[in-house]
Amino acid sequence: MSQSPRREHLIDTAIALFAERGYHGTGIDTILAKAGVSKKTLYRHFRSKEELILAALKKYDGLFRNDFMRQVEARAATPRDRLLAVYDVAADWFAQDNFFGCMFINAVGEYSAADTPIRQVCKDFKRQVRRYIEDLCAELGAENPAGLADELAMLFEGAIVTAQVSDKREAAAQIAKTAAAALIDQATAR
Amino acid sequence: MSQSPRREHLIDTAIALFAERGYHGTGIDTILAKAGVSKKTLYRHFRSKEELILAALKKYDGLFRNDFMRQVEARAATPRDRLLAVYDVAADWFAQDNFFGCMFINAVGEYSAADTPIRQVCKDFKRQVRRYIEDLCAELGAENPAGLADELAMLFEGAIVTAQVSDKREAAAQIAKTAAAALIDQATAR
DNA sequence: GCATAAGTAAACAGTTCTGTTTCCTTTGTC
DNA sequence: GACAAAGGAAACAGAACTGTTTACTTATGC
Repeated sequence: MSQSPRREHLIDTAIALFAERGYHGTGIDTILAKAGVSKKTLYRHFRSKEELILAALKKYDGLFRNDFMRQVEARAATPRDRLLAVYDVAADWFAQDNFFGCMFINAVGEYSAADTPIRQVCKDFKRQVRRYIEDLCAELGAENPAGLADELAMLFEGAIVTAQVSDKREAAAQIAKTAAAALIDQATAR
Repeated sequence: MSQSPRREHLIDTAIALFAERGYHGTGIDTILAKAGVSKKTLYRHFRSKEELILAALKKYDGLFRNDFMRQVEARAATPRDRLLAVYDVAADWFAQDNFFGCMFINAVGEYSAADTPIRQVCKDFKRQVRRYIEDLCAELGAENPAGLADELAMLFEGAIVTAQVSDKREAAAQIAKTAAAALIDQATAR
């Protein structure tokens, strides 16, 4: 019942290459060479490059969010501490040498046409991340969980982009964390 | 002494197309067709596509920052009001139908190799934007202007990305403005 | 007005890209 | 062990890409 192992390996390879070189910047042949898989196999599992991109984004969506939430929950127990831990986990992410920004942000940068499947997956990912933050804000007992979540999610996006473009990546996560703490305090003051 | 008008027109056309379709996604021929310029002319003014990309980013850097600062200063007079006006000007920007996110963020998404000319231009742009915000924070008399500027600039980046990926673009600027007001208040409380 | 620079249009070269097809080999299953 | 599905390697097609070249035309400056 599990997916074909070659198919998964192809997707994993595609994720790594798309993240590093972009989507238009990564050719099918490059993926095949790195994966050690023949072109025939690729086109048995995917109808087109775009389908592979979609499969890569969808798989990464699940992997990333699951891993991220796991780490947040392992680091802190209370809602407030977990909201702050989000930025500590982000700091670890930014510090990885294979950090090239957010795959979904990078994807919408290359595919601007509205309502395409690729943009939909990106939008869903961002919505789910924001939703996770909102749930924590609700547990926290914030007066306006949705409003606080909007702000904290926006800081998260800003931290990703800042880490991607600047050289001091650690600083980006710390700045976001400091700002987040201030916003959380303000939103929970009675 | 002014630059060749054809050269400028070529750059302007390239800016529009790179913003909408991305850098790898925009072919030389597409730019030439839209600009109504022959290939020979392009290669007289630019040695390669990458040089055209660099020229486009550098020109847009100047145009955007000049226009942005002008609008902020036209909207508000005090440092505090101007810091908040940044997000109102951003709201107008997001509302344009030719808004496709930030050209520089999109560029670093496609060109990940460190210390390349393209990334350098993007980094410089972001540094200058942050610097403008820091100057306003200093005028404001914030206790830690650099720290506040880091946070406000990060909210700005987050708003851009959120407006780019989500459908409700106006909301993105408003969220950032609300958060910015809270951070400014906290940074100026004595 | 004449030389020079700059422009167009189009062919061309060479590469790279997505996707297909052919031929042969491996692998797994009954 | 036979047979069917899957995979590998490589050629191939057709398009798109960057960049060059040729032949001819238009401006422009002295």
